[in-house]
Amino acid sequence: MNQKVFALIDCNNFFVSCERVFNPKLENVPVIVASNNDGCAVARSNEVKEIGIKMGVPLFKVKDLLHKHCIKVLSPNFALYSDMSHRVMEVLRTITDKIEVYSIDEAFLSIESLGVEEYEEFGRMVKDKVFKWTGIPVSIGIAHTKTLAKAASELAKKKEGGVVDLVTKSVQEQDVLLQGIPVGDVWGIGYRLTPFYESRGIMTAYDYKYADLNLYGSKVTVGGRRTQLELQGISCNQVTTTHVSRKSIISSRSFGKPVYTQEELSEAISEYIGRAARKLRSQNLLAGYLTVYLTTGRFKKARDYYAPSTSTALVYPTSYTPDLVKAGLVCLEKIYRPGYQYKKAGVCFTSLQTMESMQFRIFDSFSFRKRMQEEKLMATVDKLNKKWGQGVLKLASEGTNPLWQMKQSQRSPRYTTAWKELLQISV
DNA sequence: TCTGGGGTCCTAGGACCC
DNA sequence: TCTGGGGTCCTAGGACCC
Repeated sequence: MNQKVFALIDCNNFFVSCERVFNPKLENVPVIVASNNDGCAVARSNEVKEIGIKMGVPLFKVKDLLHKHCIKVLSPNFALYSDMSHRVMEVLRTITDKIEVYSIDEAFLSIESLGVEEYEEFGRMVKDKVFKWTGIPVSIGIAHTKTLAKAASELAKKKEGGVVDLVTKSVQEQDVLLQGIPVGDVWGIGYRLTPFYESRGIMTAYDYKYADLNLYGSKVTVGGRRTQLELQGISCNQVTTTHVSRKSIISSRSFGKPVYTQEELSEAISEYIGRAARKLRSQNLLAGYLTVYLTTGRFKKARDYYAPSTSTALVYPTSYTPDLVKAGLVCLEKIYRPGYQYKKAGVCFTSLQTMESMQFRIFDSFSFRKRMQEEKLMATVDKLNKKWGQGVLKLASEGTNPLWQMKQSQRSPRYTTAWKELLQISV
């Protein structure tokens, strides 16, 4: 039987690389792309990694380093990253259609049927093509399982050439490499379980590969077992090329400043529902279930911490913003308590279904006609907003220019998705 | 003072039924 | 009022990913 071969293509410092494509001044200088509200570092250039600033670190904690090393901090520009991601994936599709887009900056290719003889050379070919066509540098790991391909791509980031092939390596050679990977860097082993394993002497991917997991009872889930098998070269995860429809749509934001009143929270919830409902409609989906949640922030003392949530089933599955907002505000009413400093709120749609599979519970012509009208109205609103800019048309409940809106002081232009922000070159 | 946002999957435990 | 075992369904919460 033909053994499987996976290639993981992983964009290097993706958000930073996207910014650099359009702003060469950012080359060779330390660059951070921050999270929303300019809160944490979510992407770092190699220069920043060398300085020792970790992924996800809150920027206020490294203020001195930012200053000392003249680190350029950018607010995130997701419209740009998402568009660049599509371009990278399109290049990969010219190589094979057996591709699984795993995240905004990663894709698995299933390549055993491509007739590749030299995997490392193949990897370099892919890497060069992506760079030439998009300007984005990538690292590539090639192996018999997804978990090993992930590990290989991690190794590739630090290696000259940016490609690591484990397929042509012996088990002994693989084990040597696995000894160099901390257990917490293994795909599927997160920050919660890392201390648990380390305290039991399992320090590296190699240790985990040969550990007796039966010793740890229910701490080890089926996922943990699969991870071990995959490290041993037994493939448990396939490349899923078919598009699986998503199961939830979330919209949430931290506030630019603490929020106290129900009125402000109502505006925020209304806006988030509006955003999530647009997402629903753009994918031809209806929501059957709605959850609203609030939080004062995880770093509050127990007495000041309050993080309620509540859900409600919609009368019928819908993507009609006014009905969703109505239901959302009822939820908010239930969980709001005065006296807390709210830092974040969010909404989540679940029980998603397609328009086509929608069963009309009420068959009378009135409700059918009403639904058609709602759909038409929403389509018109979406069209106008798309044409004239998001927010031209919105519900009164969303408020105007609210104070709670997040900070985004350093966002770059949306070079590829907004005509007004096209890159300009002076000669 | 200042700590992101959007997802998935798994498990334990409660409610309910026979 | 007390009693057992087995099954399903649902939800909350944990853990993980990027």
